[in-house]
Amino acid sequence: MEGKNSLESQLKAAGRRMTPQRRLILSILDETGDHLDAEEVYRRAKKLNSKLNIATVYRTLGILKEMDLIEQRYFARDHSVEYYESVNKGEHYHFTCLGCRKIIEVETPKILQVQQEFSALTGAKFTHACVCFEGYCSNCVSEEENLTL
Amino acid sequence: MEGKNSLESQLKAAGRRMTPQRRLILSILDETGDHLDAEEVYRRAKKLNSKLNIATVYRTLGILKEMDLIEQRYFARDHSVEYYESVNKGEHYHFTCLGCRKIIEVETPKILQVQQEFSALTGAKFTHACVCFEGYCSNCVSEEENLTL
DNA sequence: ATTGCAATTGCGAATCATTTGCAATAACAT
DNA sequence: ATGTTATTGCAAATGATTCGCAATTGCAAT
Repeated sequence: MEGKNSLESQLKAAGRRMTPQRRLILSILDETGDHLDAEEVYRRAKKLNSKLNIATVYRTLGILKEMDLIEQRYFARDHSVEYYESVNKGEHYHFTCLGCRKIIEVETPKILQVQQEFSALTGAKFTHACVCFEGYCSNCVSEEENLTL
Repeated sequence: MEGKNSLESQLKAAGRRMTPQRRLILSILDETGDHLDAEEVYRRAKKLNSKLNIATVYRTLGILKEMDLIEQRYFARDHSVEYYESVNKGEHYHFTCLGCRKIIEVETPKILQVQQEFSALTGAKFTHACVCFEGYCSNCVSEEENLTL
């Protein structure tokens, strides 16, 4: 478990600087358990630094993404729901209930298996898999049936 | 295999009308083997009807999506590459090579298995899975290694 | 065939998220 | 302490998508 020192040196290694703005944005991403989009990161950060500009948030998120410190994830099929999360959360996928909007984490080794099989077969190398599921959770299935019948 | 009659009646059943513009857009979607985004549909359709407006394309695509006649798919992780395809293409996923931009179709039953397992476990019902892979194809792996080393 | 009404179109303007240019500021290697 | 250069804040630009509205047109009923 490495602290901000390592992050700062990672930034420097990439020819970048550590600034109060970046520290602030990073602390928000680190400490939240929620799923934040750029706007929400901005909203929260602005409370602590009212001068902060949203362009800085976008730029910072872009840099972190480029450095593979965060990932951009999507929940919904139409990708209308988007957020950033720290990469060290581990492999997991999301099921979004169209009824109650609840998000359920899906754990499975099968996605990785697909990648391994495909790699073995074709020699390709995966850098990323984007997976999101939609449907109705057990609570909402019955309601949805009422609607569609 | 049903022709435009069935489509037209589907439209009518939804309280909608068949128009030359819609017929045009539909024929483009039906006949192409390519992956088209809204802009490209517009570009092609405009050649045949120069009066056509892009708002009409967006509206038509929206209606077709709503009627589950087409699906919006995404290729790239950042969802920058998007296209529409007819739903009756069957289950398949895409691997995008970041080197040469080639798109390779990935066939696997495992994604469906994940859904079945999750359904069995939680009682949820899936309506959709959005899956896209990124990486380097066998031809590009070596080049990419040169870059990152 | 004609008519009437509601759905649809084309147009331009509005919107929304994201990006960019630039001058001022600030980080950090020396 | 200083100079170089990355970064910031701001405002304006962008690009994709949506919207309001008046004119048009599909189509069901006559």
